[in-house]
Amino acid sequence: MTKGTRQSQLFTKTRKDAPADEVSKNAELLTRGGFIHKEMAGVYTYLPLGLRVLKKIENIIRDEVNSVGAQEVSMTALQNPELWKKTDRWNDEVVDNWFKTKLKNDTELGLAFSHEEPLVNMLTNFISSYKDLPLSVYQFQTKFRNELRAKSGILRGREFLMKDMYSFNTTQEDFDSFYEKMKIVYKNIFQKVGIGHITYLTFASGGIFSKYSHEFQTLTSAGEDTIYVDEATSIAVNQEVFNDEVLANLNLEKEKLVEHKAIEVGNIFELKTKFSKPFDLSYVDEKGEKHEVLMGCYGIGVGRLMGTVVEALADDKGIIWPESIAPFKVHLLMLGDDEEVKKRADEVFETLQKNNIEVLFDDRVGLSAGEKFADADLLGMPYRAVISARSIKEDGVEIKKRNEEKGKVINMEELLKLLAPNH
RNA sequence: CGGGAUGUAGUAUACCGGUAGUACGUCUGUUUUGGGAACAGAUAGACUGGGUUCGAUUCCCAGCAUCCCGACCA
Repeated sequence: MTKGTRQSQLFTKTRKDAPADEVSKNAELLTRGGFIHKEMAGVYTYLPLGLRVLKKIENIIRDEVNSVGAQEVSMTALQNPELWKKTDRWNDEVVDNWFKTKLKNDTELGLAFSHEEPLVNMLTNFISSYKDLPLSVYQFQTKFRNELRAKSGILRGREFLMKDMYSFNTTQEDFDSFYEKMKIVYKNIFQKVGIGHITYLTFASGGIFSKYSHEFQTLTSAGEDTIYVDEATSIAVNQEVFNDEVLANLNLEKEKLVEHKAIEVGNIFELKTKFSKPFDLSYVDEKGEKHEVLMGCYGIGVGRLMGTVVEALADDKGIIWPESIAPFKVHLLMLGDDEEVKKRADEVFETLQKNNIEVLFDDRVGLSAGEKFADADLLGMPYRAVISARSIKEDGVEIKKRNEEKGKVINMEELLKLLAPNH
């Protein structure tokens, strides 16, 4: 990613008014700031600023899942129905949110809503021995879901970027231990993205093979789910499985649980042999005996995660990005456009870039100070640095955190120290 | 998919069976410059199709789009 961008060169613009057809906070702020553009209901383009955020979240996830040895691929969005027929998931009665399309010769195709079938089918080419396992594979891929009702801006779209990952193990013990590792990986991801303090491992209905699935739910009023949080243990229970039996099972006391609205930012669950069986994904062990591979699945909606951060952390002036995923670390504002201010601001812009500090430079001329401040608040970079006649008089740069009321003037050396990467 | 609502400029709105006005925004220029500045000029609009009518943005029907509630979310 480029280190510095001049705002005068950025083709997107901020807007004072939210579009009439957006109600959710994330869509309103992201649209006003020029992070996203709505193509149609539930379908959004990511603009330069928004894409930087998305890529940063992607990289945080990538680093974390790489740490458990997962290997990245990029599978196709176009899907072969034959594979999905093997699991009966081409059936509209079973899966009702396919986007189905056709080749010119009328051959049916699907636009992927998930990737279990093609991945498992592909891996039968590569897995045959216990020596080939364990394995975990992931990708960042656009998913298409023909939702009956898209809503809440980028929290629930018809086309969205998802990190989906699948694990392959020989024994239940191996699977269990990997699954536990993934819980920690997920915890780390949400921590790094900046919502760890309001994100809870949540027990939810387990589907077919395990008693529970595990969701990662982030507290926000924009959430679609209701969860019951136990602060002491930092775990939660989804309303869908909230009953006495489950609570007893999890050793939770009903009186201590607090009800919250939350949004599901990730989920992990066990698949056992649901997909390995129909595709005959198997391996032979040391004795030459054949077994089906045990699978697990791990998802994170990347765009949804971005929207969740906006929902959870914004204030009435705009977005507040955590440093880890902010498009730029600092928003440098040039107030006034006399030669001295221009020269000084340019110097600071260059110096920050040379020191590997990501900077958005508001070098636009003719705007009032108020407009620039308002834009800086809306766009939500973690730091705001101001160059003006006033700061020059005090021989420094005025620096302020997005969430602070008042800034202070510091010299260049202190500024570089404050903004140094990995600090 | 069930229910509800709304479609006039980017936003908010006004009037009207005789082809639309205001404000904000946006753009250009000038003057400004520490919390969305002033002046001047400019820009831009009736969702689509059908019907009724001499004439429809206005009335009727259909479609489409968007939002909200619910269901769904493998």
